[in-house]
Amino acid sequence: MGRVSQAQARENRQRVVETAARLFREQGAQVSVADLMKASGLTHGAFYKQFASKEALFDEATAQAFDAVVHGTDRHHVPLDASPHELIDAYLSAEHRDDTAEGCPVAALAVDIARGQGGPAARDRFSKGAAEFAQHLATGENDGLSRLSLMVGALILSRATQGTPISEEILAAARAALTAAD
Amino acid sequence: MGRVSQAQARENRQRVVETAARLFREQGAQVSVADLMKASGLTHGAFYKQFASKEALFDEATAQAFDAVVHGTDRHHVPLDASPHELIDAYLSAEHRDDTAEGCPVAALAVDIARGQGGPAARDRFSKGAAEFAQHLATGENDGLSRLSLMVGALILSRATQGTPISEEILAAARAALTAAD
DNA sequence: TGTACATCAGTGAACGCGCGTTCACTGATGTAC
DNA sequence: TGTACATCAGTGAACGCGCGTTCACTGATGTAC
Repeated sequence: MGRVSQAQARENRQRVVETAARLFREQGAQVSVADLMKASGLTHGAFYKQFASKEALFDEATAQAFDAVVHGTDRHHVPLDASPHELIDAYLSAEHRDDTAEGCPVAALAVDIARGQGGPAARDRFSKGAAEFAQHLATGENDGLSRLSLMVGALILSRATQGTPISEEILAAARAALTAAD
Repeated sequence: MGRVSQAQARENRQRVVETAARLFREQGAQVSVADLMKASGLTHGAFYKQFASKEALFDEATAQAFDAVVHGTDRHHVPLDASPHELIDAYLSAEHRDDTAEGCPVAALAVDIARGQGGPAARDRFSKGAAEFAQHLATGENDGLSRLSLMVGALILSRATQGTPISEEILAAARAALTAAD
């Protein structure tokens, strides 16, 4: 294949970023460049025509994952415009637990970010995204940070215990705790 | 160096498991066998005299990390015999946040376990450890699962946002939420 | 208790493999006239 | 509008490197007598 139109190139680049936003959430920063490119329908040699490094892509993919939440592009797991009750039920659902790839980037990327994956841009975007989400969860007497912690913690633990009874119990307990406070 | 006494060999093996329990918590399952052995003061060739595979070590290290909590071997972050209030303050402290290596294995290993690192033994030990910790956190009207989720979520998020103001705010908000319920 | 020898924990070099990254090449696209 | 050519996104092979794992070797330990 020879040169490709500028529009096609931009489209290809965007597809790689979106694929990365899904695969990094699902499998972490250790996904290989070759896998990323294959999943985007390209050969891995093309990668460096579009990105300076794998870390640069991680930074962009982190931003993409958060932007997808705000714009509602991802499946349906974090419906920011729904009622608080609906948001909580969707967030703490088995569907969300089973779809890390298109799920909440705060829960999916927290440990990679904590371990220093990505550059400062990724860290900043993560903190900003977490703060915004917390603000969205705030109620009169609660600034949202403890509600965010509970929701993210429950989602992560339900994923880690998937296949055992306590996976569902964790989601139910968190739902109960959040709706009791209403 | 030639052969080493059985007692010395057992001691060396145990040291590798303890090193792995720290490094896997701190950096995840991707720590290399060579790094693990170097940090244990051995050459990497000796590894397979003691362990069947890196995955087998991950399983043992997971168990070791949980056992260290129960036996109080790790620094001081999860003092199970303290009062509920003291336990919460120690768990949600900056010291605990800054010492993943010897900190709570539920918070440190959840994402690695969720992503399928380690074998069934690691998954089972993790679920059992999480359930036991939740039971320890239970109060009259709460089975402990939502309190565990809140504590683990807050710790993970405070680590991911370290260096920004909300890292401390998350810990404080979670402390407040947990002590308000008393 | 002393001696002869088999055992095996640890060493260090090597294995094949996949990683992130680079590069010569291709040929359709974009542009200058 | 048509032609000539420079551009550059994508290809596929290659780079050095570190990974998990294997192996021939060493020599102190453990054991049989």
